[in-house]
Amino acid sequence: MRTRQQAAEAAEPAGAAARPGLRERKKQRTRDALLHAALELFTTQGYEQTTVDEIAAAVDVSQRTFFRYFANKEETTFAVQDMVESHFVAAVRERPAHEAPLDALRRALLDSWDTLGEVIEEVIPVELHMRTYQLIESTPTLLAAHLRRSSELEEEVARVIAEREGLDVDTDPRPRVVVAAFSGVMRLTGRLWGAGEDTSIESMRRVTESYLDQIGPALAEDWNRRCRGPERDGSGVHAL
Amino acid sequence: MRTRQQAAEAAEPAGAAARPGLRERKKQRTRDALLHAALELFTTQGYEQTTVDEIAAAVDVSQRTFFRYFANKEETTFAVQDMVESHFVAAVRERPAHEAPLDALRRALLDSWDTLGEVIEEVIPVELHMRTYQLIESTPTLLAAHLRRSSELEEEVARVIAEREGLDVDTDPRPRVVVAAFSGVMRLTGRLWGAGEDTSIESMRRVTESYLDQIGPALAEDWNRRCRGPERDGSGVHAL
DNA sequence: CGAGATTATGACAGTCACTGACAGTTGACA
DNA sequence: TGTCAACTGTCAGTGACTGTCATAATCTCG
Repeated sequence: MRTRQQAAEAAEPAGAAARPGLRERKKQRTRDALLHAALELFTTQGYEQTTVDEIAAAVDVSQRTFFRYFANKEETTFAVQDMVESHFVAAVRERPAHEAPLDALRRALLDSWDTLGEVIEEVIPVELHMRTYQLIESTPTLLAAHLRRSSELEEEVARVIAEREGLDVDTDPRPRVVVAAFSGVMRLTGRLWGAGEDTSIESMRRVTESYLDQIGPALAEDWNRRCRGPERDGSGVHAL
Repeated sequence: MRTRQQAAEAAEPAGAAARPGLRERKKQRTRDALLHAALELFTTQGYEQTTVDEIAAAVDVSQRTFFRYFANKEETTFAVQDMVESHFVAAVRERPAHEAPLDALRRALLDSWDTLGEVIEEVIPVELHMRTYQLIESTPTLLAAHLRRSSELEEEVARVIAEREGLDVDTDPRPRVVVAAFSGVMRLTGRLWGAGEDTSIESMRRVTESYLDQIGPALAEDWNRRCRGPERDGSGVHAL
């Protein structure tokens, strides 16, 4: 029930790009319907409280069919997250090589958020995705899954960073270390944002920026004294 | 089948400290037996491949009884991990107030590992615990659970750090940020150690130290320039 | 257009983690 | 020794998955 298959159906005769057959379109429609129904049910009545049977029933397919589209309940929750993540990785890849790694990560993140809305809207309403994110943060099972996925993303990003800098991830620890530190802070902001009231992307951006700014000062020797020294403050951000 | 209840039973008449009744001892014995059997089965045939029925059968109790001792399969896997973590938190609490936060965390970690063996050995053989840790790292479900638990630990540690520094976690982002960065790197080392060959605590210590040493350089502006400062070399543990 | 090859789907059976309810045992304690 | 409370086993039930097989819907090609 979203833009994708509508556009696809409409553009079928015209566009030279893609014109999937009826079968494909039907499948896509079923998948979208399942996804939409699942997220809607999860966010309204809770993840654990929603059974797969319910989701299947809402779309009027058998339970077995649900499992043909999604390996498990969890997977539906992260379908959109997947897109968001590749969007971010792509943004990292596009950063000019001269930027310092931490800086590149930061900018890539903020950049990718500029166009986040459109990416999400391709599949589901942004607002539903935001609710889903909060659901993830507040549901132990989902949070666990999310963290594991994040650690995989970390590895991928570390490789991208290593490539940028012409290093070997297995030889030089720095790519993984920056990414680990960066990700640690990102997860932190994700948690805080999820716990807060304001569910806008704008709010998330503000929280993130201010926390990233704290990496330098936080790692500094002495918190009481004003931080000195250049390398101490990775990327020279002292704010707050 | 370990030291705890043996000691308890033996010391029963003498020690003024504790002399649990028969009932208590029996319970403890059952729990230990279940824990031991579970870990042994998990590490030999795999977590997913081991059913709760098998574990219960190995100890000759009903499945229902297993679930009276452990809320779920997962929980058995983290029983020892729990102790290790509180041991670490305790170590952080004991660090002198004048140490810089990141430094205190690092020292607490290494300190706590000095006595890690004894702590673990109270419940199960260290070697079994090491195998368990590798199992966690290599089993998606368990890894996810582990990461979630770690994030809870993070929050706890952040509060300890905040207290040390006389700050409010909800006002000053720095406690959470250091801990986030630190934890990010720790998780990284955990992963690398788990993937490696050497399963000794010593090896883990080496990997950890060298990676922690890289936080500063990794966050620095420019990786191409030689980073100054001692923390550069990281004791040459670059392999895999 | 129609027959046969593909492929999605439904119906059914089965496993496994987990939970609630109830009854039978067993250690605790007067 | 007998009563009470805590443990435990048995049984039944739910919900997430998985394998299998028959059916029905597309697709392909003559």
